[in-house]
Amino acid sequence: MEYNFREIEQRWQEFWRDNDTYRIKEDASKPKFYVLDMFPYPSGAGLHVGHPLGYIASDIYARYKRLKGFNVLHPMGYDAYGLPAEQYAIQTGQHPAITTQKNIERYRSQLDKIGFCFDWNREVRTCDPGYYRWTQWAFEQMFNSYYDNDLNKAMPITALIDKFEANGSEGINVACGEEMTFTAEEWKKMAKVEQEKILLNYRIAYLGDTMVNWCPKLGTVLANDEVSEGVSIRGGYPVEQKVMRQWCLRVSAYAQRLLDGLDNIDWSDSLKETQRNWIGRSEGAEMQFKVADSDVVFTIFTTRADTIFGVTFMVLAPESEYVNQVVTPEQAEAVKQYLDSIKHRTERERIADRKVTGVFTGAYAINPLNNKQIPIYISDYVLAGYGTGAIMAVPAHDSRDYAFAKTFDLPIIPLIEGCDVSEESFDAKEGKMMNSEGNGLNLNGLEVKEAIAKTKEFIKANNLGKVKVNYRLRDAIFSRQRYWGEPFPVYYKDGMPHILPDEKLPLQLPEIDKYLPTESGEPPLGRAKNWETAEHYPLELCTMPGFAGSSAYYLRYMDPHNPNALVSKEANEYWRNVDLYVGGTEHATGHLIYSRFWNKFLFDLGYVCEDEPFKKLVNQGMIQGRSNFVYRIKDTNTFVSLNLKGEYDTTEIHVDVNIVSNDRLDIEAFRNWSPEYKDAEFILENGEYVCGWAVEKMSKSMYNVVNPDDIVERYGADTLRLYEMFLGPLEQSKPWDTNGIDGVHRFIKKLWNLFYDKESLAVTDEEPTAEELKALHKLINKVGSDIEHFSFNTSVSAFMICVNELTSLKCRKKAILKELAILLAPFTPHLSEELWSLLGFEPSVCDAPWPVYNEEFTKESTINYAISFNGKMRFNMEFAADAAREDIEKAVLADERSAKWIDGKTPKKVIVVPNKLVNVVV
RNA sequence: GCCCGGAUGGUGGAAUCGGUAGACACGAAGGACUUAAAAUCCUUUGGCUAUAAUACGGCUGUGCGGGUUCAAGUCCCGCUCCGGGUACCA
Repeated sequence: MEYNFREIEQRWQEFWRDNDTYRIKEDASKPKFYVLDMFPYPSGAGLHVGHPLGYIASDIYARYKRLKGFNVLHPMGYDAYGLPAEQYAIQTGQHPAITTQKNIERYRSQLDKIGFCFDWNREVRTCDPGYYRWTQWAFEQMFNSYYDNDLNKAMPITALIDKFEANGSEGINVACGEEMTFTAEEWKKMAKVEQEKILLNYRIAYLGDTMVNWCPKLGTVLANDEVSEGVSIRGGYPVEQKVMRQWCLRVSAYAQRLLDGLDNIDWSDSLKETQRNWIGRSEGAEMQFKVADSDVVFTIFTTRADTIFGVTFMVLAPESEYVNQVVTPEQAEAVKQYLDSIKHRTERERIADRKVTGVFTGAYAINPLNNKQIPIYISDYVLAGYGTGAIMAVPAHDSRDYAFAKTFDLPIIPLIEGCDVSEESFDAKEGKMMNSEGNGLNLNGLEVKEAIAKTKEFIKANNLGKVKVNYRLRDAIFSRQRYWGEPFPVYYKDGMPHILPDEKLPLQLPEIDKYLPTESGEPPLGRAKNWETAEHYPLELCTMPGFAGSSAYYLRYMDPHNPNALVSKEANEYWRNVDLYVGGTEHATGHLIYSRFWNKFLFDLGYVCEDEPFKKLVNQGMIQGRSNFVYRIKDTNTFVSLNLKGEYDTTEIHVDVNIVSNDRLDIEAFRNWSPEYKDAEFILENGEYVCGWAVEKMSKSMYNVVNPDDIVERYGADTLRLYEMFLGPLEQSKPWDTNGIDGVHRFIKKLWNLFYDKESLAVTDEEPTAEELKALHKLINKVGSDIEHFSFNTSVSAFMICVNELTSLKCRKKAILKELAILLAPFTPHLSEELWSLLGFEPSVCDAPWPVYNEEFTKESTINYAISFNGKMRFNMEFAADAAREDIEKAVLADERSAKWIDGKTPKKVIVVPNKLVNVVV
């Protein structure tokens, strides 16, 4: 019988669906295991062959764990809100909900064809009101909370109000926007609106005026992780800096916990490192500088307190609040001109031409350690958003300050013995200090590290400043001036935001006529009719960003239909957190930070029982495209084969990889591909047209997109699954190359032929031989440990080796084949089900017990030793597995082949590596 | 610039602790079966090279240059190139 994958796969997919094989319930009698994939954004292009890579890997793992006796939660859903659907809506007027629904259906049918064990009963969609009700709920919780730095956790805002009532701002240590001081009396006397305004300064979800990334082309603000190199990640449009009033999440309050948490989770080092850099902890000091002839005192942040004697100027960020306080009348005009000139530069321009620019304020600061007056400048190389927006410049030991000093001809004072600052600054934190003495502090002769510590002590003791830890991590901007996202459950009364009462939730996304901003520049929701409460208070016009819906979806899968809570306590305590999360690294500084923050916040309030959401994380590599080229001779319609093109003047043209096989062009298909090539002529080599190739991003415009549906159609889902794993290590990026898929397909056919001899099932009940058991148990051992280590490519090889051995042993024994079917079940579930039932077992193989490895069967009686002389391998010898070391040594030296290599000398040493080799040192 | 990865045949990739480099595949070449093709099976396949023949022969070989070691793809030092992240973060 032929291996008919179409019939087999369809039949078992129906069986699984009809029997709810993958429906999972909480079951206290079994250990739980939660395997999660990063849910996809359902884009219009559908899945290409790269998308399922991670899903296949996690599916293998999930199925393996199930076979090992775990109750495995393996859900899937859709990250359904997002810009592309909305951009499409703007162009076509098509409601994003409709396109999204269509795309989801397409995704679903593509996913179904691959045979995943998802529990679709638990599907979530972020755009579903039953789902985003809980996104809105979480926002409400954040609005009603503040972060207590002493307790190191989020607390209800009512606890803060109690403190204000009792002692005002006295003695509070909480995360906030700006430091505020008021007494209990003052607090009580304030109008309600006044109090609300103050509370906004402390809420974890707060409305704040912050410098944002404004993207005029998209008409929205973007979070830091949505911007790269001055352009938006989606669309690549320029982004400018602008102060706007926006919803923000106080992620920064969690900076230290997000950092510390990394030590207790099993993620790759590189990913942890990326998050550490993104959080960007830096220990330093804040110091106060007085402005000469003025009452103004300003604060700077530095990690190099030791370089205080090398300060030759100060720099303020252009947006710094100090600017207006210090500028002298003489310099006012120059400063104004400078500020105007940089306002019009986009972020991108600023980065592109990294020119040193700046202007003198006319004012001088006084160095508290030597009383010297130093000029104060304004420059855009100092950022308003980091530290205090003001720095002390030490040109000798900071390259940016150095560039500025050279441009504005300011003095450079070296502070480290032996350093040469004539050409560039000396930035390293090493060496002995010099030129560093004044006002009771002497750092000369100290190592840099000692000097930093000593200076910190000194400024603390003398009230010149304080030790301070800064983080690069900013609060997340949470508003988007867009339509296709979760509406905020917020209305405004007297200009202050309030949360809608519970019975009004979820606040559903309204219909609008056009998906564009209003005439007056309001976000699209400004077009919605009656977008207000019953009392005619206006509702928030912004919607939430993409990461809102994806931050807690893994919790919803635990209890997806619960109308009363994001997740019930029981469900949460059973599933706890994700044991294995599989997804790409591109979310390192976005989703994976926000999710951790969101989870920690819910943990603080007692809604979830684990502090970290994802215990182990595996990053699958990107599947790149492998493009093919044909070479057209200029100004003709003649194409020349790759190795002959040197003789002609040619243009390289992308050709659809689906009409190329093994880099040989299907000429007929090419002529039909486009009318332009209908009459194409070819110059062939050896009767074939050979295409060139290159590795590029998989994209339509490169004609290198391979659709998994086509592969399934041609080879079957099991072959696709196996081949995706066989392609290389999971974590590694690699190009998709359909050449080679025949190898795995052949393997499956070989396996099939162990069951079928021509037309009849040829399985026997004979007892397996030692040799057969050995082949099987080697495989059990290998596949088990490979799956545990996510080394799926080598397990596929192991299967091939085993089946080759069994084929040459002509082994058709049920006892062996049964176990083989189970071992293969995670990889080729359809085939395994089929084989399992062919052997006469009841379905489903999904619930069979994973075979137990027995070492006895794989033990060798003799072991082949490599014999080497001075490390050079020369010949092999067989020894009994339990041969004594001395006997092996003696036998090697006595062997006639050794004489040649020993060459009459006395061996200095003989090294015996058990079970491997013997090395004789002559 | 900084941080993190990586480099192994014509190709994808194996090599758990430093211990016979190239497993397993693809491709290629040759052969069997076939009227033919497809499918299937068998042999060879890193490079150079020896011998009249036989071969279980020799040399060389994991980006480059050094080093440690009885032994290095693997460890150390210095480079080159490629990929990813990040970027005036004081």
